[in-house]
Amino acid sequence: MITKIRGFKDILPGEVALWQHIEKTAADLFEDFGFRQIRVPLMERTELFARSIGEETDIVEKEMYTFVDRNEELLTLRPEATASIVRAYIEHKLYNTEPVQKLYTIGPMFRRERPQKGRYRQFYQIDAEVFGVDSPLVDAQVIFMLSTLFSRLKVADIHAHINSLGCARCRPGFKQSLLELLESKSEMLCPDCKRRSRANPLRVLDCKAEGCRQAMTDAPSIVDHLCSDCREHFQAVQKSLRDLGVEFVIDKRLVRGLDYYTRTTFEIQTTLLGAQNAVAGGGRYDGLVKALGGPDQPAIGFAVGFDRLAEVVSLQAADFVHPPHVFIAALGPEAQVRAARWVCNLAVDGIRAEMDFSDRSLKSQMKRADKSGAEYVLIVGEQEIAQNAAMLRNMTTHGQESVPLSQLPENLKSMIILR
RNA sequence: GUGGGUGUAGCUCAGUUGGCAGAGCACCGGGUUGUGGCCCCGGUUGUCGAGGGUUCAAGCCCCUUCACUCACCCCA
Repeated sequence: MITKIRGFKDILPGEVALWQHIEKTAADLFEDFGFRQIRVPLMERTELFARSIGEETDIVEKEMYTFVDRNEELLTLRPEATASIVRAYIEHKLYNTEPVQKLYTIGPMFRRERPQKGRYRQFYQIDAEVFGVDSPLVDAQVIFMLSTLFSRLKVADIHAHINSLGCARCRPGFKQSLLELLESKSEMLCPDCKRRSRANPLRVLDCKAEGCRQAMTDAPSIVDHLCSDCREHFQAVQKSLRDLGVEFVIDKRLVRGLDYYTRTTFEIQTTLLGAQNAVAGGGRYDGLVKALGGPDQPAIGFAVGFDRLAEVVSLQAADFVHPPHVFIAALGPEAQVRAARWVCNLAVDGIRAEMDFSDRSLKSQMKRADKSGAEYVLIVGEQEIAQNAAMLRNMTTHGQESVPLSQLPENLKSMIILR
């Protein structure tokens, strides 16, 4: 047997209905907020991700699906969507017609990590980005939109965490004082954090090891080191969130793993997913557009982990099955032929009709009809054909009535549509 | 990449000290002519994850390997 590759998954028909429901809810909501859908390639030049996500990050260093194309170009299956959207924004000069662009996209991403609950090597994200606005009101609006998405999907157990990472002016100073502290306490740190001290010092703040926690008790807080602009910005985000009635907590340990983030970062967490508690995350990335060769435009965006969201939403156990409107039990070759024709006639008018092509006993066809969940069963056999009238049985009321064959399937359509 | 757990029927799982591979559910058929659900009767379903070893004999013991899963790292 040939099986799917590790960390990949099939989304079976029963699940697809749920996925479409989530997709539609998100798309409708985002469109109401003025976002427009963009579709970008699944593959890009490796350089795009290396430059935007950061050469030193785990994603770029060891988690990307990268290969050499026949013309010796290095290509990568996208590990996230933001870089591609920024590339498209620049490449098509979208800022020329309208600098403020609100874009969203939905699709698969690829990261070669060890799979676990809520984490796949091909995973799906709903991604939204706003270009060209640096107002803190937009930060709050984006978080509000995200929290509305969760309430529309009836996901209760979620918490918004926010933080600020400062900007190119104030972050270096903070990083420096943090580095000095890490240097002085380096013997207390776990091996991972000794490594992190170099690669990503902010991460040490988030370590769970006892020694590291102690070493970090008097660590400087990013929020205290923000420059006045960043501090005002962060204050304004909080004020606006309160205005909008969005509950949140300030999480000083919320340090995102991608290099491009500046100022506001946020995450939506849930306790329903085990260790993978983040179901959405994002933040501001004011320097990225320029760094990738575009104009100096600010931007903010987020990604929703679709697989994780689907898992949480499915816990609310909605019923997404679509039973046929009518099941046709056809007995004998002549009835089978007619039934097959009706099924097609009904389908083009949007009425789902199902039949049993094996011409089995009425009893077994009734069993199948029952299992299909169809409300009506149309029974057609030699007798009915001889009498020019089929039996229409209502499976819930158990009532049966005779329907002249000459009026089928038009009659059936009106009867089913009426009820 | 590191560590733990689990692999037996379509699904959920039993399987004793090594001795003919099992149950429930599902599926199929029947319970007097062509009427579903509930009930009753009967039937089908297996590379015991794969490969090797020990043994008269392996689902069970040993080695190797793969997959799934949870956690770490990291992240949506």
